[in-house]
Amino acid sequence: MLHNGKSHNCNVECLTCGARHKSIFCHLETGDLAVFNESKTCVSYKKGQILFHEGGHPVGMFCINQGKIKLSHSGQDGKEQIVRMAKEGDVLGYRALLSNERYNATAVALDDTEVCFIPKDAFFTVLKTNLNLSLEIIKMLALELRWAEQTITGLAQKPVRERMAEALLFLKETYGFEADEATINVTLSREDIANLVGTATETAIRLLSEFKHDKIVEFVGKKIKILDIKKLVRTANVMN
Amino acid sequence: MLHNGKSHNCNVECLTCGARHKSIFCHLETGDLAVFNESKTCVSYKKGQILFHEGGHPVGMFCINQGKIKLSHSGQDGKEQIVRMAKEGDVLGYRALLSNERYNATAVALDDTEVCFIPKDAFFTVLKTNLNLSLEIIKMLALELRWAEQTITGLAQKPVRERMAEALLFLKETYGFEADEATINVTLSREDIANLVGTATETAIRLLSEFKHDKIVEFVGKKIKILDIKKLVRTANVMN
DNA sequence: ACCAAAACCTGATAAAAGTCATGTTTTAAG
DNA sequence: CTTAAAACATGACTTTTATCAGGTTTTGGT
Repeated sequence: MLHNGKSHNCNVECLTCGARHKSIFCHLETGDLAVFNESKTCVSYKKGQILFHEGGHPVGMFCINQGKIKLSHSGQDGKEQIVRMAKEGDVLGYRALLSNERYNATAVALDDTEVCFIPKDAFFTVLKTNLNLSLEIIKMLALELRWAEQTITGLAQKPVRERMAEALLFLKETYGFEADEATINVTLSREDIANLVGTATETAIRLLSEFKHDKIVEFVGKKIKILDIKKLVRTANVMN
Repeated sequence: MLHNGKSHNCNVECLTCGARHKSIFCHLETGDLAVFNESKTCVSYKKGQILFHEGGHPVGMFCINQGKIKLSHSGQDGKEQIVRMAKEGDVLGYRALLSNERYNATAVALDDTEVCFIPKDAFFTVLKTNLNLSLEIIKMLALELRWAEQTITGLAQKPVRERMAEALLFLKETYGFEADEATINVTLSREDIANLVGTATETAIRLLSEFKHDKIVEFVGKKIKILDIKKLVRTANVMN
C-alpha cells in the first residue's frame, strides 16, 4: 500500500466483484466491465478518512467494494448535514461528474473501506455507448430524488422525535442488523446521528436517552440495538 | 375543448414548439420528435386545476408549453410541502415514470396552463433508442438532486427568516421579473409561500410584513416586488 | 498506564417558531 | 350588488428546540 493509502495492485476484479450485482453495473456486459477493470484503481480508506471534499473537482467516480461511507453537506456555521449513507455496491461522486459540477458534499469513511476508483474517461466511454447503464443511473437518481423529497417534507413538518425514530429505521434499512437481528450494523457518533436527523447534538443525545428509557432501544457499545421495533415505527409516525 | 379540458386538436407542434429549446428535448432529432408529435395530446388547465395526484399511477409525462405549476408533497396532517416549481419547457411526472412508482407529489396549475401529454409508450420508445435523451435526463435529475440536497441542509440549519429570503430569490430566479425588472412574475398565496419555505402560514405572513416594513419588498396586487435585492441577499445569508 | 482530547451526558435558560383566537380585507359566485 | 368563503393580518400564548455551561466517561496515542 502506498503512503496515501492507494494501491494499484488491486485484489478485486470487476468481473468477480461481489458488490457488482447490487450496483448500477449489474447489467454490464463483459466488454464494458473490462474497460472499467483495466482503468480502475483500488483504494483503501481507514475509518475517518476523506474520499473527496465538497467543492473539489471530480475526476472519476467511486464504487464501494466494502465499507460504509457518509456524505455530508456543510452549512454556513460549519455544521454538517448528512445527505446520504452509502454501503457496498453503492456508487459515489457520480452526480457531480454527470452534471459537470464540483462536489456538493464531502465523503467520509465510517469504516475501514475498500473502493474502486473509475476515471472519468473510462466512465464516459462506457456511458456513451451503453444505454442500459444510463437507464440504470436514471433509476438510481430517481430513487434518490424521491428520498430527498421525502426528507424535505419530513424536515419541514415532523418534530425531531419522529425524525429521530425515522432515522433509526432508515439506518436499519440501509445497513441491516448484526447476527442478533436487533443491533443496527453501523457505528455513528451522536453528532453524526444529529447531522443525519437535522438537529443539535444535545437534542439527539437526549432523544436517544429517552428512547432507551422507554425501552425502545438499548446501546451495545457504540451501536444501537432496537428492542421494540413496533414502538419505534409508532414513534416515527410514518403513514406507509 | 372537451369537457375534461382535453383537446386533441393541438395547436402546438413539437417541431416548432418554442418551449422545446429550454427542455430536455432540445437535442432530439426530427424523427424522434415526430414520434412524440404524433402520440402527444395537448391539454389545458385553468388556474388551480390538478394535473396529477400524489399516489396516482403515471401513464405518461407532461411537457409544459405555457404556464406555471407547483408540485407539492403532502405530510401527515395534510399540510403540503412544495418540492418543485415548474415553468415553460419543464417536464413533469417523469420521475415516477422512470422509477416505475406512483406519483410522489401533486401537480397544480398556478396559471392558465398549456401542457403536452406524452404517453408512456412513446416516451420509452424514444428513450430506449436515444442515448442523448437519457443523458439529458440524467443531467436534469442530477441538478434537481443537488437542489434538493441544498434544500435539506437549509431546512435543517437555517432560520425561517433566511429561508424566506432565499425562497424569494429562488422565485425570482425561476420565474424572473415583470417588465419593471423588480416584480416577481408569479402569483402565490401566502399559504403557498409558507409551503415552499417550510413554515406555518402565519409565520410566512409575518415575515413578509417584516420584509415590507424593512423596505426589502412591496406588494403589488398579489405579486411581490423586490425593492432592495442586496438586502434580500444579505437576509438570505447565502455563501455563494 | 497515563494523559489529553474527544465524545457523551444533563440541567438551566433562551430563542425561535408554531398554535390559537379573532378580526379585517379580498375574492368569487349567484 | 350582495354575501359567503377564502385569504390575509395581528396579538397572545405555548411548545419545541437550540444554546450555553458544566460535568463525566471513553478513546486513542505515546
